[in-house]
Amino acid sequence: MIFPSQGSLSTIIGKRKALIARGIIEALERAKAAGEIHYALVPEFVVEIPRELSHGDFATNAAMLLAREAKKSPRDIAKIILKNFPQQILPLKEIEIAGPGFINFRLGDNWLPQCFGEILAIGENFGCSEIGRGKKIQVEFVSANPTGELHMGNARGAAIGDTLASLLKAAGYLVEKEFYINDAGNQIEKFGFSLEARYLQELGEDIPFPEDGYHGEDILKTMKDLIERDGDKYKNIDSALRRELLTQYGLEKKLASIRETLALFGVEYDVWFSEQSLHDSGAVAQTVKALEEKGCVYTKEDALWLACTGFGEEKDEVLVRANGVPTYYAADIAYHDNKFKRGFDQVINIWGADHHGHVARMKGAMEAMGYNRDRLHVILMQLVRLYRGGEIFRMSKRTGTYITLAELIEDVGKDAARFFFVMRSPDSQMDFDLDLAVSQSADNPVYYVQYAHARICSILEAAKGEGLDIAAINKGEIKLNRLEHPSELALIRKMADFPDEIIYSAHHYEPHRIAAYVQELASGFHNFYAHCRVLGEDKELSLSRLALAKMTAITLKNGLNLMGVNAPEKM
RNA sequence: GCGCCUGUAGCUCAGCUGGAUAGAGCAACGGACUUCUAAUCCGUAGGCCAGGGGUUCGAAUCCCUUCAGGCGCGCCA
Repeated sequence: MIFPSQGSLSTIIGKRKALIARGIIEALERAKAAGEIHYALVPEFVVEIPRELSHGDFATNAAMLLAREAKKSPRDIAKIILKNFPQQILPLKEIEIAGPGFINFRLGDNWLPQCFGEILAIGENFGCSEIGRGKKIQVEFVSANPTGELHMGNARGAAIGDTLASLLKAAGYLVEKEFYINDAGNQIEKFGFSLEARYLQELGEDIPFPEDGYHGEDILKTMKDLIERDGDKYKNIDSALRRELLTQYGLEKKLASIRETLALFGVEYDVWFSEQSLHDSGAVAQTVKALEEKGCVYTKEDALWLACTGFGEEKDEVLVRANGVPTYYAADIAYHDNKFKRGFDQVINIWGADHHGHVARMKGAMEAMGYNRDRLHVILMQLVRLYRGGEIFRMSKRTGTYITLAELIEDVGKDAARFFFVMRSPDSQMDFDLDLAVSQSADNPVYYVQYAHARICSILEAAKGEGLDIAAINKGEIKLNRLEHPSELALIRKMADFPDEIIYSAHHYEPHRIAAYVQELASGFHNFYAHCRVLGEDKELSLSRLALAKMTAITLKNGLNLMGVNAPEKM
C-alpha cells in the first residue's frame, strides 16, 4: 500500500519513503496479530521529509491517525510501531517518537551521499519517471480567438499549459498539446465586418466602423498589407463574398502571427484544431443527433435545448438556435467528443476564469455523451490585471488598447515572462506591474536560478585546467562519502526530491511548484558555493564536489527547461 | 440573488490531501569579495494566517457564517 503523497517507488526519495511505509504497515499488522493494538484498516498516513532537520530524515503521522480507532494515545501507538518495526527493511540509525506522536526516522550517516550516487548514475535525464507510462493526456491551452493579438491572459495560459505538458511528459505520460482555433461563429462575422470596414475606409470610402467591431490597430494593418498586395480588387465585388475573402486572408494572417508569437514564447503545438472543420465535417450535427438519440434534448421556442439539469447543472442550455445555427456550446461538445475519440485518457483545458460558467456545462455534456465527466479537467486561471504608472491598465479588444504578448516578450524577455507567469498558482489573481517588469527585471527570481547555473558552468570550465580526472564522474568513480558538509547534504537532499516533485506537480496539475523548486535548489547551491570551495588542493574532494555541482547544473537546467526557460552558461 | 476564485510579514506570493516553532523573494537594518561569477552568501527585524463560530488530540488548512476584492450567471464565445 503506497499512498500518492509518498511519491513513486521508482524514485530516489520515493522508494525510501515506500520502504518506511511498508515497515510501518508490517509493524502494525504484526502488533495487530499479537493483540497489541486493534484497528480495521491502516489509515492513509504519510511519510514525509520534515521541514525541520532535527526531526529526522523522514517522519510519519501514522500513530496519530490511529489514535481514535485504536483507543490508545498516539505516543503509545508510536511505541508499538517502533517495537515491531522491521529494522532490516532499510539501514536506520535511529527511530524516535516526538511531539504529539510523530515517529521520526534517521537513516544511516551516508544515505544522502548514497542518494547522490544514484542520481549521478541517472545523469542527464534526471527527473524523468515512468509513472504515466501508457496513459495519453491532451493539454489544450491558449486557443485564443484568431481575431486579434495575444494578450496577457493568453500569455499566462501559454506558460501554464506548456509547463504542465512538459511536467506530464517528464512523468512519463504521452502528451499532446493542442490549440483550438475558434474560426467559426459570431466573432468571425464581426471580424469580417471589421476587416471590410477598414478595407473600404482605407480605399477612401466614407463608411462607419461597426460599433461592436474589433478596433485594434492590427486589423487596419492587416488590410493595409492586403491593399499593398492586391490593391482594390475586392472593392467592387459582392459584399458577402468580399467579407469571406477578407476573413480568409485575415484569419491566415492572424493565425500565422499567433503561431509566430507563441514560438517566440517557446511554445510549439502538436495539433492546431479548427472549429470550422467540425461544422464542415458534420461532426457538430452528428453530436446533436447523438444527444437527441440519447433523449437528452427537447425543443422550446423553436430552439433545441440540452437538458443539462438532468446532469446536475443549474439550467438547460441551447444547442441549436431558433435560426438553425448550432451554438458554440454544441460545437464544443463535438470538439470534446472528438478528443475522446482520439483516445485520450485525460483531457485538460486551461481556461480564463471568465469561462468558468462553461466548465460545469461541458462536464455535464460529457456525461450526457456517455463519458466519465472526470476525464475532462479544466484549470481555471484567474485573470491577469495589468498595472502601469500605478494604475490598472485595462485590456480591451474593443478599444484596441492592450499589451500584447509580443510586446511583453520584447520588453521583458521570454525567460523572465514565462517564469513570472508559471511562478503563480493559477488560482491567484495576478497583478502584473509593467513598469516593474520592464525596469527592474533583474529582480526577477529567474535570474537567481539562471545565475546558479551559470556559476556552475564557470566552475566546470575552470576545472578543466586543474588536472582532475573528470571522466571519473561519468564513470561513477568518485568518493561519495567525501560529501559531508551540511550545505552539501542539504543540496543533495533537495536534488534527490526532484523526480518526486515533478510527479507531484504533474499529478496535481500545479506547475507553479516547479518554479518554487528550482529557486530552492538554486538557493541550496548558492549556499553550498558560499561554504565549500569546489576546486582546491584536495583533488579527491574537488572531484566529488565537482560532481555535485555538475549534477546540480543538470537538475537546474532540466527544471528550467520544464518551464521553457533557458539555462545560460554565462551571465 | 446564485455560483467559482481570492483575502497569510510594509509589498508580491508559497504553504491548504488537517500535524511539530506559519515560509520565500522584494523593501528595511547589520555583516561578508586578494581565492571557482557579490546577479551571491550570513545575520536582525517584521504575523490575532480578513472577522466570528464549529469539528478534534491538533486548524492558515475542513464545515458554517459575516465582511472585502475579482470573475461569471446570453438563442455571445
